[in-house]
Amino acid sequence: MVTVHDVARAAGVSISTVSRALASPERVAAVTRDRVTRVAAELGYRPNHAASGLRMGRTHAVGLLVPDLENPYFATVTKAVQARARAEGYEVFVADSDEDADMEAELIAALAARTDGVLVASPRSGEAELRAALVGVTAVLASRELPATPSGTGEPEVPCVSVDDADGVAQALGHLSALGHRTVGVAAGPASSWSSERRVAGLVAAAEHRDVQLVQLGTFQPYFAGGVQVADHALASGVTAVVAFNDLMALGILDRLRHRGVDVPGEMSVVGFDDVQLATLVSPALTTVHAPLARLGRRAVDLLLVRLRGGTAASTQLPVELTIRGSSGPVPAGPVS
Amino acid sequence: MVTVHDVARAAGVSISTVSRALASPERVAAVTRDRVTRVAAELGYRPNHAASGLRMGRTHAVGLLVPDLENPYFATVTKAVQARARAEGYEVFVADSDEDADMEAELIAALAARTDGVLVASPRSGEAELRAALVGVTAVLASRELPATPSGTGEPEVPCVSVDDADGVAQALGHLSALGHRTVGVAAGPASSWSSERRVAGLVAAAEHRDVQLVQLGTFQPYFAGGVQVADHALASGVTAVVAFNDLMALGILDRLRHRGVDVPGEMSVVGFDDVQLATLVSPALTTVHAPLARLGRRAVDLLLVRLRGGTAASTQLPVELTIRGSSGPVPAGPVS
DNA sequence: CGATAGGGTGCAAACGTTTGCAGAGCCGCA
DNA sequence: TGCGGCTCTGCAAACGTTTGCACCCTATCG
Repeated sequence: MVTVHDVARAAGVSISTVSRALASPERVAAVTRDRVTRVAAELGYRPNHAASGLRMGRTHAVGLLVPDLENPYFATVTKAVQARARAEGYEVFVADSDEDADMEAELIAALAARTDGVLVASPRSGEAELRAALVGVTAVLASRELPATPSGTGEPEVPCVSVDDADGVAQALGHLSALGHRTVGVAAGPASSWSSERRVAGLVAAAEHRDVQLVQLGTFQPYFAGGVQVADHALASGVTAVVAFNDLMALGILDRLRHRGVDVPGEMSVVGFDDVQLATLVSPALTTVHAPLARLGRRAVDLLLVRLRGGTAASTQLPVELTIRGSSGPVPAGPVS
Repeated sequence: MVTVHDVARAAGVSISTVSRALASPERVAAVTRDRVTRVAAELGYRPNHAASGLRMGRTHAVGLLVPDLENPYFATVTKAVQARARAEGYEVFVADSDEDADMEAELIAALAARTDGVLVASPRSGEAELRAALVGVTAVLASRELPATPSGTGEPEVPCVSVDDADGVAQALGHLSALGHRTVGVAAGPASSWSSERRVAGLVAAAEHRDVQLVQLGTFQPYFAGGVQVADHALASGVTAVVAFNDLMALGILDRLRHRGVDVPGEMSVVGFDDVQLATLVSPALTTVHAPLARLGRRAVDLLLVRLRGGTAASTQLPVELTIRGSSGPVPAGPVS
C-alpha cells in the first residue's frame, strides 16, 4: 500500500505538501502540485479512507435502510439513492430490515456508526421506537413523518420526504367518479403504515366532495398475496371499483379477479398507487397514481447532504399524477341489485 | 462522542484494558471486565470504525457491484448478500453500474478502496478490462468466470460462483422434448453475456442427444422488451416452443404472444431461466429453470470471507432445477405446414 | 536599502484504536 | 526467605491523514 509518505519521498517534498497538493491544490505552487500529482499517479497512490475518516471525523458514506430490497418500490428508491449519493462523492451502505420493525433500531445504529448520516425508507417501527433509534444520528426519513414533539423537548425534527398521498388518492377517486362509479372499495395497507393511513384519510376526505360511497374492505398485507385476498372481499361487497394501497396489492387483485373470471375493467375497475415498473407489464396495464420514486430517493439524499453540511433541511412533499391505463373503465351498465 | 479514554477514566483503568475487555475478554480479570463493560454500556460507548480500521487495516465492510438493482434477479442476490454479510459482521456497500460496462472498473476501484473485498455480480466488462480492474483487489465473481491466464502470469484466479447453466437448459430441453416438441427456438441474451453463451452452448449440446432441432432466433436484450421482440421472431420461424435466456425475456414473450392472440401453452410453449419471483405471478405462470439466487449470493459472501481470512476459495457451481408451471405444454396436434 | 507582507513549505500534533513489551503483584515451591 | 512463573495491567508506539503554526524566501513599497 502506497501512502503519502511514499509519494512525498518520491516527489522530494513533505507529506504536508502532498496532502495539500491533492486536497487543496490552490494552496501549493503550480510546479510542485504538478510534480506531486504526477508522482502520485505513477505510484498508484490511493488515499486511505480510514485514516482521513479518522482525522476529519467524516466517512463520506451514508446508510440506507429499507424494509425489503426485493420490493420493486424500494429497489427503485435504492437505485436512485445510490446514484445520487455517488454523484455527490458519497458511497452508500445498504441494510435490509426484512420488514422486521424490531430490527430497525439495531440496523440504524449499525449504519450510523459507520456513516455520516442515514436514510430511513418507510420505517415499520412505531413512533416512540423510531424516535429513540434516531437520537444522535443525522437522518432523513422517506415516506414517514415524525411529528415534532410538543415543544422544546430538544428532539430535533427529522426531515421527511414523502409523496402527496392525499392528492394522489383524490385524483384516483375523481377518475373513478367521472367514470360513473358510486361505490368504491378501499383496500388499506397494514394499520401501522403511515402511508396507508394518509391515503385512506385522503380518500375519505375526497369522497365527501363527491357523490361516492366508500366501502372499507379492511387492512391487508401490502403485497401481491394481500391483493389476492382483497379481490374476494371486493366481489363480496358489491363495489364496482377498488382503490388499493399500492401497486403490489393492485396486481394481486387483478390476478385473482382474472382467476375468478371477472373482467377488468368491464365488471370491476382497479386502481393502484406508486406506479412500479411492473404496473405496465401486466394486462390490462394498471391504472395507478404515479409516484416519482427515483426523485424521492434523490431528494432524500439531497436533504441529508444539506444537513451534513450544516444546513437545515425542511421536509418535502413530491407531486404525484394519476396515470390511466387499462384497469379502470366505466361503471358496468346493468345494476347488480 | 465517547471514546475508550472516557470509558477508561470512568472505570478507573487504562485504555488498553478497556480495549482488551471489549475485544478479547479472556485476557482481562473477570471483575475488571465486568466493570468495564458495564461502564461502557452506561456511557453508550461505540467503537470508532475508522480508528480500528486504520489500526488493523481492515474495514469489516465488503462491496457489491451489480448491473441493475431494479432487476429482480439482482435484487434477490443483493438482499441475500446483505443478509449473509451482516450475519458475519460485515456491512455492505452497494454500487449499481446501470448496465454500463465502462463504469465497472471505476466502481470496483471505488469499492475496493473502502472495503476488505468486493463481490462482482454478472459483470458486463470484457475479459481484459475485468482482469485489469481486479488486480490488487480480493474479489469474488458471481455468474462469470475469469479463465486462468495461460500459466504463471502471476494473475491469481478469481473465484466464481455460478449456476449449472448446462444442466438447467438440458432439463428444459428434455422437458420440451418429452412434450413432443421437435423444433424449439433459442432466444439468446447479449453476445457479451457469459451466462448466455453457456446456456446456448448447453442447449446445443443437449439437442444432439435428442431428436430436437434448435432454431437460433438471435440475440436480444435480456429484459421484458427483448422478449417482446423475440415473440415475433418465434412465430415467424414456426417453432412450437422457445427457450429464453432468462425470465425477464420469457415474460416479454408471454406478453407479446397474448397480444397477438397466441395461446400459451396451447399453440406455443415458453420456458425461462432464473425463476424470479415474478414468474409465479403471471398467468400462465412461467415454466422456468429455478436458480438458487439467494444461495448464490450467500455463497459468494462465504467465498469472499474465506479469502479475507487467508484461506483459498474454489469456484463453485450451484445446482438448478426445472420448475414446470403453466407456460409449457404438449406440442400442438395439427401440423402447421 | 530596510522593513513588511505574503506565498510556499515543513514540523509535529492529533484523530481513536490495537498491541508488543514490560512491570507489578501474587502464588507456590524449595 | 528467595526465586521462578503466571496473571493482570499500563505505557507508548503505530496505523495514514489533515492542519495549525512557524519558518523561509522573495517581491514590493516607503
